[in-house]
Amino acid sequence: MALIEQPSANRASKPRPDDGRLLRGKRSRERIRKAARELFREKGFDAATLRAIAARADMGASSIYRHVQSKHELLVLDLADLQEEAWSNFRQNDDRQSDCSARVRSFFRNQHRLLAEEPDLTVISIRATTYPEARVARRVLALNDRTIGLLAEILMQGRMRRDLDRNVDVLAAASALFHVATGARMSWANGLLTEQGCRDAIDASVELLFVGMQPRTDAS
Amino acid sequence: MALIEQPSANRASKPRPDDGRLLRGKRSRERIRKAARELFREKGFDAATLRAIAARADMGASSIYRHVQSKHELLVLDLADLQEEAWSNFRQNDDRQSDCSARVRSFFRNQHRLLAEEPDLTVISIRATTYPEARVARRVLALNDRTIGLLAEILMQGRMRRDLDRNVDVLAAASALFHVATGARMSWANGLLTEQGCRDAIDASVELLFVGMQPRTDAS
DNA sequence: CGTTCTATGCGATCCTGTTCGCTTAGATGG
DNA sequence: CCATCTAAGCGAACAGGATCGCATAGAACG
Repeated sequence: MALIEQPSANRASKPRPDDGRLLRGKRSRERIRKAARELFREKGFDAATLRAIAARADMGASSIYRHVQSKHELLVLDLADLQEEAWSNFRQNDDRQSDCSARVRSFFRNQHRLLAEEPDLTVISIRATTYPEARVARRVLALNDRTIGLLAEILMQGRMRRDLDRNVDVLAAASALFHVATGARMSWANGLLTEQGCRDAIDASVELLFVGMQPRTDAS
Repeated sequence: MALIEQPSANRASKPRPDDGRLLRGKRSRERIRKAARELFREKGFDAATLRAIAARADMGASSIYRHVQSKHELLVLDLADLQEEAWSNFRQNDDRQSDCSARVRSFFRNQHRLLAEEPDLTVISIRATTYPEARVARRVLALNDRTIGLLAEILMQGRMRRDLDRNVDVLAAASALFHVATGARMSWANGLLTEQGCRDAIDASVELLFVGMQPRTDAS
């Protein structure tokens, strides 16, 4: 459990960036991640055997576990990268002055464009959260929270600009947006929606969350 | 793949309810499901070994696969039962004259009460949908669709009563409601929300979907 | 009764993620 | 140079879900 309790005293294990062993380890990690990523893309997560990954990374299968806690983690690491990329893409094209719901839609489209290239990312990261005891589950949830946080930020700005009602609980709204998008992506992953259909469904849900379902006095 | 292509001609295999073999099979199926259900409750899905289930059902492990396509299916069968129960409970206490959002909330509370007793049901059924090629995935999605359909029905009635705006896409709204609830339950399953917190989160999301986020002219 | 067909059952086996105990290689300290 | 420590690596083994080929029992049919 507790890999390193405490360095017992001031035996302070300095990281020492020139340690040959650590460098080797780092290079191995890179090889593993590269191999995994390639094989995931080629065959999909489930068909990409750990032994195959290990072979391509030129090492024994069990050695992988020196660097990674589970196969899921290999994918979740990519998810983290990709999210980072999606966020930075979004920020670059983001116009903070534009309409709040437009920004949210742009956010999701951005994310979706990247996810669409690697369908396993969505599906497997969700699968990972169905192993609640596992470390990876927490990590995925943390990533989700960051996404939700970003959405909340957008909403918050919208609320300040009076695009949104001032009583809206932005965090609840953000997580609702997130879950709705995730749900649509699951349908897509299961072949119930085309990619376009998935995007449309997300857009529709966003729209819905913005305007609500109750009758409105002003005619549409 | 194709288990039974076609009875080749009019060799019409009548079901014959008095076939001793079929009866035996039926009894076995019952034993398996009972054993599975018990062990799932006792140890949880992941810790309940197929071999253990088989032992309790008093048969070889491989025999189980004569009656079931995968371990997931054993759980999903229960999910189907439970949903049926939740729906009938809901219908009994449902007042079709009452407010639409109240009905939706009552629907979810009903469902949640049953799910809370068997936490694996939510989690594992979601996991099952992360194996898109598998039969079980489709089945879970079909169950979800039924739930969504029921929600849509409630919304439809609300729309007729003018509780909802007449332009609302009830199906989109229903699936949004569903996904939001599922998301909250996943947080609960992962220990991020207490059971009460989960219920509250669902209520809040329902509320949000009803009123929307845009500023409203009439003061709250 | 004998033949054939099929639903059910079983043990052996496979596959794959993961763990274990041991070894190796490089660092550290004397 | 030697003792010691530790990150990294390895092959063997384990565990658990699933598959395979064969066996059995009951039905159908002549």
